[in-house]
Amino acid sequence: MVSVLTAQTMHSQRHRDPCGACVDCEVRKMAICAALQDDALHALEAIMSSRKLETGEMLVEEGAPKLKVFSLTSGLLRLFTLLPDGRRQISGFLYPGDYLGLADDGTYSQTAEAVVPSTLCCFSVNEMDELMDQHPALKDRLYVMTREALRQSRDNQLVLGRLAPVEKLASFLLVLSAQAKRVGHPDNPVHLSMNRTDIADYLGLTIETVSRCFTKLRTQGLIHLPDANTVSILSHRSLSAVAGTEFKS
Amino acid sequence: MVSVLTAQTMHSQRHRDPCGACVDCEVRKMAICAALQDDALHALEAIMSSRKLETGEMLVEEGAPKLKVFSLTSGLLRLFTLLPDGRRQISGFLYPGDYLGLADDGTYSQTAEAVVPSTLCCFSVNEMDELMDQHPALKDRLYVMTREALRQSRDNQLVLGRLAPVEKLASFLLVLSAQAKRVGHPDNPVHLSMNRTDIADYLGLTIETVSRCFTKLRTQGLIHLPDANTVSILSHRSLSAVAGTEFKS
DNA sequence: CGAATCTTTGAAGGAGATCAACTATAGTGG
DNA sequence: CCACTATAGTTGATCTCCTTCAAAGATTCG
Repeated sequence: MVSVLTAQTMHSQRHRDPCGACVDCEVRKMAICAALQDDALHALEAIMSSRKLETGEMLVEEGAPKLKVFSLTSGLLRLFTLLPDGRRQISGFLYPGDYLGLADDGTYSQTAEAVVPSTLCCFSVNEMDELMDQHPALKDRLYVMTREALRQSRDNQLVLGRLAPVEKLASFLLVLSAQAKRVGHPDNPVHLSMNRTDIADYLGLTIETVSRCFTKLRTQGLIHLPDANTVSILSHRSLSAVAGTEFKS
Repeated sequence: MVSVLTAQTMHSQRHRDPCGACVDCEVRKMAICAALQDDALHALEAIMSSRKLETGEMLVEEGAPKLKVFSLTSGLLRLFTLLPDGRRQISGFLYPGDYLGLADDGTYSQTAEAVVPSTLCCFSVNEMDELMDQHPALKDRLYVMTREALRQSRDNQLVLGRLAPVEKLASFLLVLSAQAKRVGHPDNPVHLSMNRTDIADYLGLTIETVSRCFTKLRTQGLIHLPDANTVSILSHRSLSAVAGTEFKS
């Protein structure tokens, strides 16, 4: 996807030379740039730079001044908060097309790290603010994405507060599957890019409980696990029943 | 506050006659109308009607088409989602100055009910949308409030996913206290408008556990309970320590 | 191949849920 | 005014499920 880049192992590559034109972008129809007219898109492209992250690399840290905002083009990020004693809550994962900085005013309210090697479009907040003044459609688009993020966060509150462990995992797998489809990946053998610790910290469980829930779903014949990071959904219907909540997919 | 209204026992009163001018409004500086110029404020006032709710009354229901949006002027609302089997997750409470409809596109994503008798400013979505096109400051204000709501929802995810019951309750009481101060109410003897079931469904606990946590905090000398709905915070510092998370108040 | 990391599984313990009873408070009607 | 009822909150006992602690596979990477 980023043909001009040399070695993927280089740290924090950043350059003004955009990684191919926006018109060729794989997430063109989902990201912030969706539903923008050509002039707005070109203006956006003009202030854009690109960036690569490798696994585990931190992009922004909670509390730091918000100087840049990002649009994820490939890979996966986790967004989380840490408690003083080390407990971690992942509030969500960012998929290609998602935007980083929706919730933040002035400072980042959460830390973001790459779960897998990722590529992003990178914007200066000041330039983005200017652009939003010139192109209201851009601001509207961000607002729509923020509302969507809010609904998602509230859905997560339901999952965290009222679902039993197996229900949590079942609903997580269904959301992952729907998400994969949205990005154009296969939605049935779902690939888990994140490890058990990430899943546990997202669902408010321990890794042991997550593992046991996988085993339980497998034993009940609802899923198949060719390997630890691949989940084949054998009965979408039954899995939905376990999740307890019918999700709009 | 609403002098022209007759009996509070009337159901769902609604009338175009605004409940006093916006300039006299108690939440003028916090609600959607904060930071609006006079012309925008008057335009907002022109399309506003008012509404009263009594305890337990439903304002909007999850899934219903979003035709109206609201600004709470007094009272308290709960926002929640129900599971098919009756489990309930309250994602948040709306206090005076808060806006209902931030997260929703087309249909309401959650149900809203009055916890205590409440009064609201009521707007047609269509008229509000028109007004936002004419007054960008209005749209910006809503966007700011949406970002704030998103941060709050993510904070709640941390509470739900990673705090122990006592920690949950302690943090809840601190947030309530800070909220009361913000609205201009006394922040130390905190008055609990909601009952134990509401608190339980907000914190992802049972009412028995909530009650036991109250007792535990009382036994440890951190709070005093003159009656079940009044909490006197004896040691703000210790309570914060129990909450485990330093909240920006 | 061997070290490190990740995942799974087992055993034990504890914390919160459940079930049940009791208390307190408010509202009702005699 | 006072029983009577209904509702809300507290407390106790038990049980279940999740966590914790521990160890054994499995996979990856040098």
